[in-house]
Amino acid sequence: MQRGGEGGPGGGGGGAGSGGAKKRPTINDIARMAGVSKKTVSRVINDSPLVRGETREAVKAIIQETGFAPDPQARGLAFRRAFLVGLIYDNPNPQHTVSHQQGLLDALQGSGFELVVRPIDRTSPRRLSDIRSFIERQKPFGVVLPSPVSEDEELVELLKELDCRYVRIASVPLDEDDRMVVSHDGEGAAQAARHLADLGHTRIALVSGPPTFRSSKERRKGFEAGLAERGLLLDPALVRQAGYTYESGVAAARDLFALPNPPTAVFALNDEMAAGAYTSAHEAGLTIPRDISVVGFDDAPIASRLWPPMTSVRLPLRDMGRLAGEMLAPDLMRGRPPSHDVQPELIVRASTATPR
Amino acid sequence: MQRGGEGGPGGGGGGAGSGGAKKRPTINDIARMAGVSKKTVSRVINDSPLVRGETREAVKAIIQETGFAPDPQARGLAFRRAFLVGLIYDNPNPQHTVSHQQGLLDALQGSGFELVVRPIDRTSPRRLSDIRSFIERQKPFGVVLPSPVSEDEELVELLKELDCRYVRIASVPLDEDDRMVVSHDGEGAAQAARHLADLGHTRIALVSGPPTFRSSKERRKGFEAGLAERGLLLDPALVRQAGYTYESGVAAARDLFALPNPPTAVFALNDEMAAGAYTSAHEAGLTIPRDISVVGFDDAPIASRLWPPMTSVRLPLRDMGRLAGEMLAPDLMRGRPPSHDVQPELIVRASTATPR
DNA sequence: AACCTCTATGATACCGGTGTCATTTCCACT
DNA sequence: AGTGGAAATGACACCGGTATCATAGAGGTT
Repeated sequence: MQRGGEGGPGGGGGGAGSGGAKKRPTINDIARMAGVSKKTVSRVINDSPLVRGETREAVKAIIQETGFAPDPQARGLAFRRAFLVGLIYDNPNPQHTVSHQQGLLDALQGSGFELVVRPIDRTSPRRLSDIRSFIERQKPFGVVLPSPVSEDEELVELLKELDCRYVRIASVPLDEDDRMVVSHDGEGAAQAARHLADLGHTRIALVSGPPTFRSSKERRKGFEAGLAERGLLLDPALVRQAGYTYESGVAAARDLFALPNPPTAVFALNDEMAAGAYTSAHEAGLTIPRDISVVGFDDAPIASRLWPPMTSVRLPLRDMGRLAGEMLAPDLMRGRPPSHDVQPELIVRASTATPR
Repeated sequence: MQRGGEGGPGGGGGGAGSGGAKKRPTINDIARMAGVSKKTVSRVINDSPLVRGETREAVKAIIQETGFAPDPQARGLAFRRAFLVGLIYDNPNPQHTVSHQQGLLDALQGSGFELVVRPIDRTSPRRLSDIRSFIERQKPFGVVLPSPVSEDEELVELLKELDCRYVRIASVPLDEDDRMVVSHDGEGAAQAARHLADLGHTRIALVSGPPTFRSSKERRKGFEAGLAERGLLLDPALVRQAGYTYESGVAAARDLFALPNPPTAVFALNDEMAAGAYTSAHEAGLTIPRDISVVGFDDAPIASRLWPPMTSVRLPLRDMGRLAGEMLAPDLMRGRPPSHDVQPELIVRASTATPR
């Protein structure tokens, strides 16, 4: 399989039979068959109004018949824009990426755009030059930024400079920017707070996320607001800073459960940390929900697989991805501007109960 | 933001400042600056040996200086191959997709290739025409097929016909095909069998996967082989067919635990179903591992988050993705042909113990 | 010196589309 | 019938690279 000559992708595939493979028609073939110029075919492809109805139908018929589809590379070259949409993510929680990606693909389905995925490391200074080179070279039609990338103002600034369309997915409206999908995590956290308060809990602990994440700040703020609605105040002694990871959740909860006057309920700002609280509860010999109620956030698959099944705040991640995709191409979504907001929902399962 | 004229991607991005945006240099600029023809620059880009060392260095210096990078679209158009690699997956287990994707991205890192993701539905007859149109239009350099897509012979046949390079990821060598990453799931299952047998279990149940999946067949076969090594036979009365899902695992295990003479250990062919067994054990009042030992397969994150932490067979999913990516571009991997095989490894945690 | 071969380079066509602008066609109105 | 203006169409350059093939030099042979 060694190639002698110059580089490039070159070479053939895995199979053998390079039989009578009739080549795909190009725009020139269509033009010839329709008896018009290639430019007219181009107009038909691009839905230009400057084509007589009759001509349009004739060309369309031939396109249909031959199964012609324009070459995205050639089109992209001429347009100076690729028929690609980028998903730029940094992955504290793979579950989010999967779901967002799935939703985004739902939206792109049949649109002729392909999804290219670009993980970045938010702590690396190289991320900016990486993305710059990606955008400049590939010229994607647009990109989607789930949190926490959506909060990276330097990156957003870069995208503006590069004149690259983007949609941000975040827990709270950011800036005066209009292209966003907002999940209002604060409201979800407030639901969790009200739920626990209504069950009669007063000593409620909080396992917080990294302070640099907007989602963490927002969830915490919403949680405090929810408690306030019920006349409760978050006790600083019952707050632990963690890092959105399982291990950090284990450590934080372990610490809380060892308190002389331990909490009767714990709200963890994501399911990973809540799962950590389950582990610490087991280690400490506490039974959920008899001795300690636990609420998570995200309603990831693990929430329903733990025992007892965990109460958690559900985020419609897939919908969020889909909405982001739809917002990228508003011109295609004739008329109705897609909604910008989604609402979290508390899923009550068996990990929460009245305190003893 | 409404555009009046013809269609296409067009339009600008979100930002304002379209200031002194100096355009990226093209191959023509480089040629002019270096005082050579564009073809010579092209030769340098593609590492052609037909360039005098002196000329090469001069051109390279200018490329370095200007930060020139060739346009993938133009290059792709001329090569009739896109600088894209496809990941075609069908997703019984999102965890696999994430990990494979990550590994594949590891391999593609810095190669100039972008990863485009294409989910398909293995039960849909449209999948073939979908993929055909994807390949014909985008002309990806190659594609990676994780299982169960890798077992879709119709699809593989199509790829051969389209002369599209591919690498399959599967649990067992398929056909006489040479471009594969093989994980030898059977050996992993055998390790699980030996582990349980060595603990003293004899009434060992099996929660099997969908019979159409090679991985399921392979794991089961390996498990039986492992038992045989220890002089044990799989009791057909202790085998339940399930569907690789959590719910099906719950149902299968519930059934097993209700048996008059229930098993003392369960091996589930993936972690999702094993998590289901945990749930059924809880429902039945059985304590793991005292009353029942449980072993899963995949070592997904959930394995270590369940209580007690679950013994499971680990698959190096990320490595598999990386290897697949490296195998796609053997020309770039000067010399050393990448290895085709990876080995599963049993991770022993706290869900397995000597039977009472 | 003439001839040959091999290496290095460039001129030009081409990949498959779109943009620009000139030209033709159509139709309403004098 | 003649005319003006808008609608419809096409010729041709161009997007930014690569392939082909011709050609200029370098070095060796007779």
